[in-house]
Amino acid sequence: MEDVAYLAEHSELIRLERGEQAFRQGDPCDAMYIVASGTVRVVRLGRNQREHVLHLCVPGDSFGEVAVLGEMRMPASAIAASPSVCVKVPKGALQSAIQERHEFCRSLLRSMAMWTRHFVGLLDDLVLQDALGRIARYLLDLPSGPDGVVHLPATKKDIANHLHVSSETFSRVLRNLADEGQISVEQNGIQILDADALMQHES
Amino acid sequence: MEDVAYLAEHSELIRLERGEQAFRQGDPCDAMYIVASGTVRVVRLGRNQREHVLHLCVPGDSFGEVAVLGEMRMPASAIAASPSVCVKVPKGALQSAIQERHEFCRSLLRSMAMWTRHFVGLLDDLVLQDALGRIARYLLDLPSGPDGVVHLPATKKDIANHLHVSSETFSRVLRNLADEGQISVEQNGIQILDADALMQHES
DNA sequence: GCCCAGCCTTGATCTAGATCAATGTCTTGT
DNA sequence: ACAAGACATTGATCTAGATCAAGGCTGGGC
Repeated sequence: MEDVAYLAEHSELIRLERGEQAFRQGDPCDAMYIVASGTVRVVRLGRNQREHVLHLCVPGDSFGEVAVLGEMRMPASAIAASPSVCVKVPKGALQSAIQERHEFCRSLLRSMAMWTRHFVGLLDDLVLQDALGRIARYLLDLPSGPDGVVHLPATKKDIANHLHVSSETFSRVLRNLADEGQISVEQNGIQILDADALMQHES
Repeated sequence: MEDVAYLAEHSELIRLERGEQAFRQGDPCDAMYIVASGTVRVVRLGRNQREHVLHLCVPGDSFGEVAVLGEMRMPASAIAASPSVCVKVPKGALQSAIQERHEFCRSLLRSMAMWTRHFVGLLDDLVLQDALGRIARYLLDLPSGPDGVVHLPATKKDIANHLHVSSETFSRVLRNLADEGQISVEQNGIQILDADALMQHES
């Protein structure tokens, strides 16, 4: 935890308006970021102007660390999906923390392993599951409020893209689930009515 | 490099027959492996008996390290696709190398970042590219012999699965590419005749 | 307030690629 | 050498989900 104090000392807070970019795919990397409030879309763009939302970062999530640790250019762009505040930890501070503090280095190693694990999860979600399965899983994994209402961290469009379904399909699937009484779509989120039934759709 | 010597001292060689498993998905992890010869399929299985080849490991590639570093159960199974020899580095040896040697720890951190990067590549291959694009990219990325002939590291079936296309589609795409004179399918590999044209299919 | 642009929903159509089927061709074990 | 099974190729069909199209809804700027 003294690691955190050290890093905090060398970090700064940045504020992003909706649509503003922390960095662009291909930029040399100069820092990693931690979301303090708001939501940040981490987006990968292919040529032919298609794009894919790799991650929707909510408060507590970090992004850009892979590029810093791997000494590579930014592999994706980071765009605020809503007005956001982030902690910007400069590359130099992170690197010297790694260099100086063996314990910090080890804990990063562990968290990188979890990152890789996470991507493997996304990967076989894409490969082994259909649209309904991915959506059901996503809803179940979302942190839910005390009343069982989950709050969607971004527009349905972005979430659909992240799950690799068109927004039309996303809309239709939610409709069907609602018709079957497994969820109910409220104005500010989604109420999960039958988690067991939702789980049946997975895999 | 003295790190390597230390690890080698605590490692053993194992031999796998075709079809034999180094470990199964869900096993507690006890070691990481490095392929010395042969090919090892790292396979993720979903329920409903579908499976996905996450990685086809050729000599020099390692597998299982993510589980060791993350202190988790094996997230996939490892099955020899051909008779293989692997170096088995026990969990304990790896962990004490990490604990004792800060420099080793840092270099692992860098290589884990590359791993993550690799998976992001797979991910947007799946999402942003069609079957032809993925296959073209795969062929171009394969290490080619001096004569420009690339050797396929496993059966077409396994490669097709890894690229997330059916083996039928894989077959048809190769056929089309051959008909257009961009590749030629030899008995022991594929001759790339027009790399530029192949690149056009990407993204 | 009113307008505009971007979201969301619903319906109709289209298509890449899966699946099914049939046949041919290697391997591998006995 | 032979049989049995896996692998590979090719053609015919099917389908999940994309894309196209058309309104309705909403929130931010003037």
